[in-house]
Amino acid sequence: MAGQPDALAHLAAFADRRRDPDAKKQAVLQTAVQIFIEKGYWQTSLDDVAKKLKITKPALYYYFRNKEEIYLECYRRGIALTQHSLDKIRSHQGSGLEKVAGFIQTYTVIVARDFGRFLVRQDDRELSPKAQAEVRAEKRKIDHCLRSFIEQGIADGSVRPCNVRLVSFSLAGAVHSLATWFEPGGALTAEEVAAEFAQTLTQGLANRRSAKLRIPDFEPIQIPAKLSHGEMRS
Amino acid sequence: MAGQPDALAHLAAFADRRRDPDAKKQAVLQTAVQIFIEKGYWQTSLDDVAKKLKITKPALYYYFRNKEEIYLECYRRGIALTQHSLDKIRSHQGSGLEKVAGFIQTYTVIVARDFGRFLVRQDDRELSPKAQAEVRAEKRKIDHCLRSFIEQGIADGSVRPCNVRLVSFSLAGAVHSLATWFEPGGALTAEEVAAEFAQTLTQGLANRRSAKLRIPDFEPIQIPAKLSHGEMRS
Amino acid sequence: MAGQPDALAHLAAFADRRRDPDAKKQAVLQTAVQIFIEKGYWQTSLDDVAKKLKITKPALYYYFRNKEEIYLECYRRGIALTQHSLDKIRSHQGSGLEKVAGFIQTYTVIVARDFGRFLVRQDDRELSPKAQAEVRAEKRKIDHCLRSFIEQGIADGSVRPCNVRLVSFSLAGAVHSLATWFEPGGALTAEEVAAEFAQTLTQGLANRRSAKLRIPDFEPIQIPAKLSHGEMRS
Amino acid sequence: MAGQPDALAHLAAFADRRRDPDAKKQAVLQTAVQIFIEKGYWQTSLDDVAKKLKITKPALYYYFRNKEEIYLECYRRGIALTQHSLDKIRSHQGSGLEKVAGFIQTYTVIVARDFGRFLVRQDDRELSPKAQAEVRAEKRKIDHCLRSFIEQGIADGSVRPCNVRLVSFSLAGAVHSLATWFEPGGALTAEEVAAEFAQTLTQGLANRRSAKLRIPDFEPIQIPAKLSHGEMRS
DNA sequence: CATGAATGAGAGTTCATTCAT
DNA sequence: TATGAATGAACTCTCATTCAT
Repeated sequence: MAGQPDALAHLAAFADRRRDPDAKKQAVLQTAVQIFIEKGYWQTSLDDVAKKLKITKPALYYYFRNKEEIYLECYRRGIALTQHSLDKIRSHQGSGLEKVAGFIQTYTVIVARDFGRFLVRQDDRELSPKAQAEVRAEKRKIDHCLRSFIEQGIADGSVRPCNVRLVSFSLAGAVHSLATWFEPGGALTAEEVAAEFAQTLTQGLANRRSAKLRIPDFEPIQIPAKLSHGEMRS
Repeated sequence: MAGQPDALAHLAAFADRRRDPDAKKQAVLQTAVQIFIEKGYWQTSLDDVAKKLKITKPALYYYFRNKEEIYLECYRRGIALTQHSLDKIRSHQGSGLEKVAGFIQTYTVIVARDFGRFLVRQDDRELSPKAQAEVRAEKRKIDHCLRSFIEQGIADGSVRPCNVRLVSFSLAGAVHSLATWFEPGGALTAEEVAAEFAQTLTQGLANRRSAKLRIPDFEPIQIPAKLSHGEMRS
Repeated sequence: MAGQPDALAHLAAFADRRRDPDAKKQAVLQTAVQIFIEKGYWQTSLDDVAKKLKITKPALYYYFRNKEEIYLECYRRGIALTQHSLDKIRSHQGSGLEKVAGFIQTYTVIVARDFGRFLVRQDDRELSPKAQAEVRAEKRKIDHCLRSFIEQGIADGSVRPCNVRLVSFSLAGAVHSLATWFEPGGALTAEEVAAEFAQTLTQGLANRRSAKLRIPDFEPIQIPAKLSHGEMRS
Repeated sequence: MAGQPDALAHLAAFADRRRDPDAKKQAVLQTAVQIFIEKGYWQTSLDDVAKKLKITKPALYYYFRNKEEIYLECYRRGIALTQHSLDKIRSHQGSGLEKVAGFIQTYTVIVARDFGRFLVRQDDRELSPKAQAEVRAEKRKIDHCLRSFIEQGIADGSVRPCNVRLVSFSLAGAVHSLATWFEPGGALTAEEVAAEFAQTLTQGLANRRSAKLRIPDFEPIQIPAKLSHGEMRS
């Protein structure tokens, strides 16, 4: 339901002087990521971000060391969101195939939303080597997670034997392509697309004997309020 | 075999004053696209390109009107390459599934190479509206082509009934993700990866009865020497 | 007396960080117009202007959108100056001939000074079409004003019947030529030249019976401190 | 009648390889001066000139050392044209007032044409000091010539006593203003305007007793075919 | 004679970033 | 805390000018 957090709500964060600084950081990120998605990171100037927030450019420097840190923080939020969801699926009791389906569904929803979209569209080449290393490690974790689901599926017979690495890659790639394509506010909601994706992509994966797949309902993801520098869920 | 054209060969194009100007244009594009891939378009300055070619920056303006035209021309080359290959597959006699497999294989090889990679990684949002329109029309053609293969497959029974739009999207997405991931000079050649991709991705698509798929051998793509303004194969 | 505002006074405007921004805008214009007059607009680089103000080039962009806006603003100032003076003469009670004389005198002084000089020497072809339209409309107003004075003079018998359009044109042309010729700091002050111009040019215009013309004393023009975008006296 | 030399005629000069080089120089100047007038010297690139002549940029360097020399040569042509006409008037037998009228008429026609217009509109500040000196000396001669006519008029009683310097300046200024204003191909021909100017401007100058002025008919000026480097009529 | 190709110098402009307040 | 002002570094692009052919 909640879906995209309201941009206006974020502007409000800057309305009062005294106010939760974390909320303001949030607001900056939320605004930034939307412009990044709309125009691309390099074509977005800090002035663009500041103007939309109705603050001044130097004010941004109070919350972030520089432009790259905003970029990185958006990236981190995207990753954290994903990790969050994966935790739920990991702990779910069910067949490997179910978990794979859950992964696809959850991940799709994330990728259709702001931070996930940014995560997937914006290349991590553009980060500094240090930041890149950090981010890639996290991305790899996500990939490994999906692979483990597939492997579990092969082990428990719900998934047809296959080249795990390649399949994992293909599934993720299919979902990623959504980031370019999906337009929020279009005919289908993110959840609807996600459900269809989960169905379709797992079809080819399922072992013949398996009946129609029941995808467990992983509730929608909440954006964690805080995520201070350096710290990151793993 | 040939694979990536040798960068040094292109440097040579500028060795003599008087020489095939098309070769020089080629050389600029080839060099530019490599740097674009390496560092991203926005982080690449024309000085970077010029320096690598051992010419001066304004010399580039002798061959291209501006930076965006270089960008666009790289894009066009990527698209033309793809269209080229699709033509071969379209005219191939075989089941829909075979064509899909052919598409995946061919497209994968292209996406693992310079211009294809650029095409897939660089967002077309960044082009001017006019250029964007041109490019998107071509991209849509490619997508439609893949869909028609799938539909043919469903019609001839080689492909399991499915949501064509979604499947087409997923297949393309899977291949695209390769652009980020594939490192030329790595353990696997582009062709090897392509073959594996074609096998794996079509597995889930094939109708049960179908025996192991025989993927026809579509010979490697040649980069067409010239590709003058405006002209483009469709 | 005051006459040309002191360039050094303007440099002072940038001495302090925090200071009347309008004063700084003023200072930029004053400095720019002087260099424009000295070397011509096209041979003047923004670096020239900045250097003379002892600031850096991009600082100029804090006050003006681009070079043309500086140009245009100088133009506007020249026009506003003229309009200002004309208002006084329009409201003056006296014969048409007296008003013509007043026009010549006042206009001459303006044309001998910075902004007026710039206005007259620099071609408005060089402005963007939009700016050109704006500026030409104002110029036409000035021309019409002079014509109305002449017509009044003919009506009240102080001016000999003549081709109004041509005479108006010639008078203005005569004054304009001063912009090229007059060197501030030369033997004659602008006011002296102006008085002589007013006498000489009206001599041929006066009806025979009229005794020696008494030119009313229109006090020297003050440069209005502010002249914000878009606003302009008419 | 002849009026503006035909631009197409000049293009023809470059049609054949072997051909009068002076004719080609002519053609360059004629074309250049037209573009200069249309867009201004600084906004005109040598490419513009070359393109209009359907030759290449470096070819211009065969005929002229650099851009400034083209500029200067246009200037020289304008001056030579004027000098040419003045010679005729100087040798004319008649009152001073008649000569003044003749000056105005002749000069007006010149100023309404290409080279004269350029001469008057384009500032000589833009020339190198050396060229400036040359040109200004010539301009001064023209001014002196007009003054001598006025003085002769005062001496022979045809002109009312006046401040010669100022009147001479005003007359010239009035004519100059035409350069900005006159549009060839408009309602009035240059000759018509010239006649009217001569009438109007001398009216105020004439002594009362003088009857309607008869302006002698100085035939239209021919553009001298050749005018090689450095040489100039005085 | 003329051209295609290339260059060097410089222009205007943008923008992340930093002070001083 | 937040801002107005300013900067430095970079970038794209233009253009007069010059070779080599």
